[in-house]
Amino acid sequence: MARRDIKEARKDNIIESALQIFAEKGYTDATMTDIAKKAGVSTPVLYGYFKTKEDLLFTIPEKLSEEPVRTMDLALPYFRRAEEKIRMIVQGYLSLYENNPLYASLVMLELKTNRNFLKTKAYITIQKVARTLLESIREGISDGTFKEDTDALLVRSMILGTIEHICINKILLGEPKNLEVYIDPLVDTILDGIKKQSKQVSINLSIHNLEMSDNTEGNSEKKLRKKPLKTD
Amino acid sequence: MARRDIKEARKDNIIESALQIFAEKGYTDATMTDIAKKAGVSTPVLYGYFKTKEDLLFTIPEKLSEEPVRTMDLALPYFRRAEEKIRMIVQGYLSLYENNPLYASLVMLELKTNRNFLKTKAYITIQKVARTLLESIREGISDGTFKEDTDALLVRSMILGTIEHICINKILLGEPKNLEVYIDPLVDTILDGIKKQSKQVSINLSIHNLEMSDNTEGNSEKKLRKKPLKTD
Amino acid sequence: MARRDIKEARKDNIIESALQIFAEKGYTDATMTDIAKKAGVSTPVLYGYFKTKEDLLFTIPEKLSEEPVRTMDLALPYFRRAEEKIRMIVQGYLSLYENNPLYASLVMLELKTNRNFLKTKAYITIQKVARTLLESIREGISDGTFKEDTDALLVRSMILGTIEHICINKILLGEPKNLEVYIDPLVDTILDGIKKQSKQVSINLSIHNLEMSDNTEGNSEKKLRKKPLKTD
Amino acid sequence: MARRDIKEARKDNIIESALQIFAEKGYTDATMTDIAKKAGVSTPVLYGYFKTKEDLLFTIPEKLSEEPVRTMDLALPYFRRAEEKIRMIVQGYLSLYENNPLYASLVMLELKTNRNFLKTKAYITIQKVARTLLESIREGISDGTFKEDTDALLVRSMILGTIEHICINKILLGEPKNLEVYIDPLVDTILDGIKKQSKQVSINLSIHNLEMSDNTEGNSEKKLRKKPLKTD
DNA sequence: AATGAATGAGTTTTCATTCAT
DNA sequence: CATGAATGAAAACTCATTCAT
Repeated sequence: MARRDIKEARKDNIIESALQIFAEKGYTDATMTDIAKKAGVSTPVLYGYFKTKEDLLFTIPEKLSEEPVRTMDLALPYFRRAEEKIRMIVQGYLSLYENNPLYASLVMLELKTNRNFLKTKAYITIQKVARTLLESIREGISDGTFKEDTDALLVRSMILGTIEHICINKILLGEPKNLEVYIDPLVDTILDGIKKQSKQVSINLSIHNLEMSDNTEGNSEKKLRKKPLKTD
Repeated sequence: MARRDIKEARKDNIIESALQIFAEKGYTDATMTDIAKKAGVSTPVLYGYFKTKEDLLFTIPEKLSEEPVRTMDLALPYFRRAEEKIRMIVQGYLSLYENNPLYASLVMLELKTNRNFLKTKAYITIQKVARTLLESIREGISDGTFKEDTDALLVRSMILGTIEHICINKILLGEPKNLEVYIDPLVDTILDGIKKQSKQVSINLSIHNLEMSDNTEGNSEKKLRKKPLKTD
Repeated sequence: MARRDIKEARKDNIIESALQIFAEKGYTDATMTDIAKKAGVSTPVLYGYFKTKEDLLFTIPEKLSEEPVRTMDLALPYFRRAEEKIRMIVQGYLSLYENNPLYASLVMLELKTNRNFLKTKAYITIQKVARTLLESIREGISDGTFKEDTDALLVRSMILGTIEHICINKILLGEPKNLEVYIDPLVDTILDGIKKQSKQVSINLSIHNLEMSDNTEGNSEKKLRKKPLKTD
Repeated sequence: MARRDIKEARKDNIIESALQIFAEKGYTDATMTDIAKKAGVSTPVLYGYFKTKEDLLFTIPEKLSEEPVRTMDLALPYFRRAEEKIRMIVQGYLSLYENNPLYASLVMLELKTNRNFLKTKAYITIQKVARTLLESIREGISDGTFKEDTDALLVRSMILGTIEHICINKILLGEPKNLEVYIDPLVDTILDGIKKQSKQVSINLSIHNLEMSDNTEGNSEKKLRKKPLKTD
């Protein structure tokens, strides 16, 4: 038992070290020796835990995505409406990347563009969230929240693409500093574009109750105005 | 004249070969010898035209983006309204990537994530379009087309992020087959989310003429429905 | 202990092999593979011990000069008179080069003319002896042994220049066969040129006792006559 | 005739350019293209005049030593006494190196240590002076000026070795600034070491004419004291 | 079980030298 | 004849991966 735990701890340590090195130097420029040094072990030890350098690379998201994905899975049932689910998933992504900048770096710069990553167990895990997102969008269409001619796949691409684009900007250009302020503006804008009655309603409501409807969206956008994407 | 032309032709040939090899194997796995072979020259010839392997890599977008960017620059003044400009730029991107899949591959998989690319002449050229896009969005805000609390940078990230996400899906997963069908759905959805009166108008109209207003947007979405994003 | 010794032994082996190869082919024409082969190891092993080819080159004198310089340092205090010290140093140089023809070759043909060698740890070590030589000459001037208008730096250049010239002749032309026979003639001739009273005394004496004074120097020169510099 | 002259001029131009490049970068690091550029011709032109890079290297001393050697040959008969000849030759060397620092650099750093240089026509030319120097020394021995047990070859090594040592110091360490001030101190010191009666004579003379005799040597040494070899 | 040490395999890059124009 | 262009040959250096201890 202790034996098993020690091994597990050491593996985690290696994974953490690898994450740091990969994020810092990039997969290609990072060496196994770099990682071993950072982990405080000898290089051959790495091969006791991972078949190859690439195997080590792919184990990082497997490990790190496990818990967030599980959390999301557990939380999701508590959200009923499609919009809430979508917002919750966006929040999940952006919080994760915000709180794990090294992991964000790895995902955006190394994994997203790696053909072999697609065959990976980690990819499948991560894909589950993307599938849930897709299903949520489709739910919204089915239940009449979103326009029936909405292209769910396109909408998902919009959501994920925007998240990724903002993240890469943060990583490579340093802007925006904070990711989570984008949760609402992002979701609001996209959903506004596909919601059946949101606008109509808000408009109709707004005639009589402009404050409230404006507040709903205005809040998030005010937050945003304070920290806009300065990157150019 | 012939001398200059021949050199230029050979350089183009090398660039084309490099594009193919880089797109096929990725920058890291591609070797200068691979490229030389494909170009039908000896390896040292490459160094007569390009300082380093990375220089060769970065020359590809410099070369290939020049003409599309110029074209866009020339065409843009003919579009007056912000929405038209934005649509035009999106079309420019998607057509370029559609018609140059290898180039799309290079941009999405190798350049977008390359820190050194940011210091590149080609990056600046490409950035010009992104800046124009941003300005167009801001114009739309200024002239009252878009809601005044729109975050222009976020909207740009949405547009570019979506384009990139779709492109990467096409490259890595083979779906969607066609990029250009997304021009309208993409623009429509995003603009719908930020337009001030579009919906209201369509609502007003829709009361009396629901068909028509629906048709306006519906058309593009019908196109889309025929070729939805199957990727999952 | 054994581990450390083995490493040290292997390093020495590489240094020895490098010395042989460098002396035989010259630094430029020698390849790391040549050296590795001679040492019976693979080429990358060299890089485990030495950062670069030049680093390996410069480590040779560092290693080989250490002991002779230390020996000289230890022996020097036993010599009181400037002349004795000078003679001792000359003997040190010539014996070293005599007994280590490969090292002599390296020093004379590769290191002496290498600008980077001047920034080297080994150079500083070696320089210590040259400085001691200079100090000895100055001592001789101070204590009245040598003429007070003697240019100590010139004298040192004469001593070292002569040693080097003779060594290069031996290396490139094969003559003289033996270096150590030059210790006395060299020192005697130069010191004769700068000694204050030796000659005057000998002159005064020589008027009455020419034989003796001649004998004094004649002895050493007789040694020399038996093995003169045939090189031409 | 003009044709011939033009070719000759171009050859000289190339040689001059090669000298500059070789002196600046060293033989190994210099490229034929460097030289061609400096000479304002295309690289293949070099091969019209010189078989190989090494051939070009060896042609430089052939060209540049020709005139000084001839001059020396012409001047030498005017000097009768061995000492005068020797002094004249030393002066020839030091003046040449003083006035042609690039050539000095080439000789000291590239040629002196090049095994192939020994088989060269230029080497033979240069060697003539060394032989004359040797003969002069022997003359001095024969005519009783120098002690009969003087090792002429050693003395020559002393003279040439000192010259070379001082030159290398100047080239690599920047000191001494001026070479020609060493002509007299060098010759005087060495000859003092081998002259039979030099000291006696100078002493005898000094009794009656101290000024003059002192001046002879003193001047040069005073000069020297003002600009001593600072290099250490 | 862990590691110091070694290496096979490969890559970018350089340059003297030679053609074809 | 001059040259722009090309290349064969090589060489330093790297690193993921594996043994022998």
